Amino acid sequence: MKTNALIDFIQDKVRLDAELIETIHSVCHIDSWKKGKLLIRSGKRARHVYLIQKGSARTFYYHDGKEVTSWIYSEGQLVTAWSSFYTGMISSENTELTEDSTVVSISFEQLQLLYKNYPKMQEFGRLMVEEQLVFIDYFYKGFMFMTAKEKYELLLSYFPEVTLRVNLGHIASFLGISQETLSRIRKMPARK
Amino acid sequence: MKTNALIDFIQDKVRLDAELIETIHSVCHIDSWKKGKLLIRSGKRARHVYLIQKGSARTFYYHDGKEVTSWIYSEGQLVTAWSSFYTGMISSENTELTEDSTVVSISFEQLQLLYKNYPKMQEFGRLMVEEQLVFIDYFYKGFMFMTAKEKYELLLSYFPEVTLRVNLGHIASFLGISQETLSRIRKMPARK
DNA sequence: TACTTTTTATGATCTATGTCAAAAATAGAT
DNA sequence: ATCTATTTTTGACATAGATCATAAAAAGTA
Repeated sequence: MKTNALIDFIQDKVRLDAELIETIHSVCHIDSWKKGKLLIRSGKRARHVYLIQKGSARTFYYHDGKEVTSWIYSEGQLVTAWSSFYTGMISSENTELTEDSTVVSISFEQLQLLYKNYPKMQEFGRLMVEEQLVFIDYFYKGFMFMTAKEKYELLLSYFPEVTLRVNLGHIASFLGISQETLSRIRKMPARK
Repeated sequence: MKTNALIDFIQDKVRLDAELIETIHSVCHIDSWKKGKLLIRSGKRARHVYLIQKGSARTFYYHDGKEVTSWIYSEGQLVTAWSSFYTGMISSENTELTEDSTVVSISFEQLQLLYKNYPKMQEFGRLMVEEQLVFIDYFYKGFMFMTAKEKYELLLSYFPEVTLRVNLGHIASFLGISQETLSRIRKMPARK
């Protein structure tokens, strides 16, 4: 039976039969790209969602002329400019690979077809977004009252490797702190 | 044909036939409660989702012994302690009415049954969460780099009446700023 | 109307983190 | 290996907003 990281990801939430697996297979693509590859550009619609099979990525936008990382992603996670993907409006974010990576992609249209034709996929769609919401909510809510150091440690606990592999500046802007402050935090003795 | 605010809310996303409307009707309740009524208590599971037909509500938790408002809700919006509702884990948040209110409620179990038996409802469930995600993402992302005043003005532009009706302290903690700072902001000349 | 409680305002500090500038370290390229 | 560009570190200084303390105002209550 055929498989790939995306199918594993879906099966983590709902059970798929052989026919549906075959169908998903036929509508998604696997590609390898170099670090720095822009999967989605701001000003365009996000027409695909990507699952990172190997490597890492980030979404970012510009604020006062400076890049701000809005989220980081690693192996086994779905990436796209979500608000554009869901609403169909143009994206205010860019999505970029932060390492040489292998990703599985599926288009918005194909995903909608799967939702329409397979109740299991509709259910998967709901469960996936529910999970995203809970996670995002947890993170941002935490960030609200944490010191720079606490935020950094929260991130480290959730994305230990990526946090260390990705540029300091990207991580700093994701945490909403300056590069200099993060550099100083890293020099401090760990754990308060 | 029977109707209520919850059914209107659902029909805003998907078309319902008469039989499904009747079914939804039979599984939800309409109640009126006084200001201060706790719909969900932290430490318990959030077993219902509520639609505010009239009035307003907020979710809050405790941080360093102080109440922190995590979100405010007004007429036409769904309220619950979402992460508990979705995951089934106990809630870290309380949900409280901030004015005398009328709310429509439906239980988690009934909602799951609707999802299971009606593809339209499964689709509604997905679309509703997608919308929530986009909105929350927009807000928190904005908050990250805004000054206290900018955050307050963003909130005002989205929830003009509630922001003024609800306690200053609730609003301040929602914005992640101190009560004193918000009081000072309100005294400043508007719009930068 | 008087009394109590809750909410909002104001003044005086204090501090974490931002900003600017420049050096040091690291990674890439030829 | 050498040169160049990028990333990270370090220092000096500035500031938004926190905290603490108290007063004023508003809302409930009898």
